[in-house]
Amino acid sequence: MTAQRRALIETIQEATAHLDVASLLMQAREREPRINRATVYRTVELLKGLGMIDELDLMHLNGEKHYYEVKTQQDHLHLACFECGQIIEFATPAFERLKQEIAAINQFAIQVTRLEVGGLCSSCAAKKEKRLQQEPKPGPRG
Amino acid sequence: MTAQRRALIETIQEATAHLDVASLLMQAREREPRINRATVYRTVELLKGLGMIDELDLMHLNGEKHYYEVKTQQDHLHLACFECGQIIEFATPAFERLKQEIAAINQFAIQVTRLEVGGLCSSCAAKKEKRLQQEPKPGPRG
DNA sequence: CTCCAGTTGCGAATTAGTCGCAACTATGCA
DNA sequence: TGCATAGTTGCGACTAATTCGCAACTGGAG
Repeated sequence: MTAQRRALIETIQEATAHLDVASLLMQAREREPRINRATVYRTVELLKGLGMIDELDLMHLNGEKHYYEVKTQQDHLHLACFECGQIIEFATPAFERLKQEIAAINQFAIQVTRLEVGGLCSSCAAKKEKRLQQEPKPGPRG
Repeated sequence: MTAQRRALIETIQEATAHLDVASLLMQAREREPRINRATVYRTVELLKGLGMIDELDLMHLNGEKHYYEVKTQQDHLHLACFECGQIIEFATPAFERLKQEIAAINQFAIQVTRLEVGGLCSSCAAKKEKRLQQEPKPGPRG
């Protein structure tokens, strides 16, 4: 257990938002300045393998980077709004049941699951609805 | 509708495996040699927006690339075996119900969903089981 | 046949992630 | 308390995936 790993683990655990490698590096450097980008990649890979963190894509709303969060007892899924970029987390027993069904029917030993949903959050859907009512004819020419 | 787009759409529709951009480009070039890599990226982005294809990561088993497949009526999920790399597709009404629950509870207008599961397929899990029985002491030195 | 909005090819730029290797350090042990 | 060393790190160059600007091209409407 090195100072670098400690700093990275603490940073992920105490993070309030989903962190990509770049922000994880910046924030971890506030605790321990001697951290290199490569170490972040290696540590994140390690923690994934140990099942301590989960990797997310968040529907690639902001480029191709990956995000990391501590793995909790109950898996949750991520709803990403294509309009405002908001990320909503959501957990439900139905998801746990689905996982059990997947494992049972396919005889598959599940280690990680990643369920991401893209669409419009309620307020963005409402805004879009309103816009359509106001301009009923977007038509062939804008 | 250009020749390039036609070739790309046909290639995806008739594909038997999940295609990444590189293989999509190669296969589409057999129909229409004048296709550029950038066009593949742009077309894939277009088709995603139109809801004609889905984008997959397949748990990044083979690097960071993305895979594409035609969107079918019923969403299916992908099981990726970390050991042998096999991809299993699976659809179940439980997934459709889960999606409805997600949409209802969060008032979220779902446009795409991506459920990927990583773990061990039945045969790889069996092999691993066997290996553990034969070498009960992997111990500190391999 | 002409026109032009939209599409494409090209090649360079950007971004995310990986690698090899020498230097360093946490930890177990004398 | 110091030594040995397995494992970790920093560095910087590298690879792979993707994006971009712009000039040339083209499908299809008129």
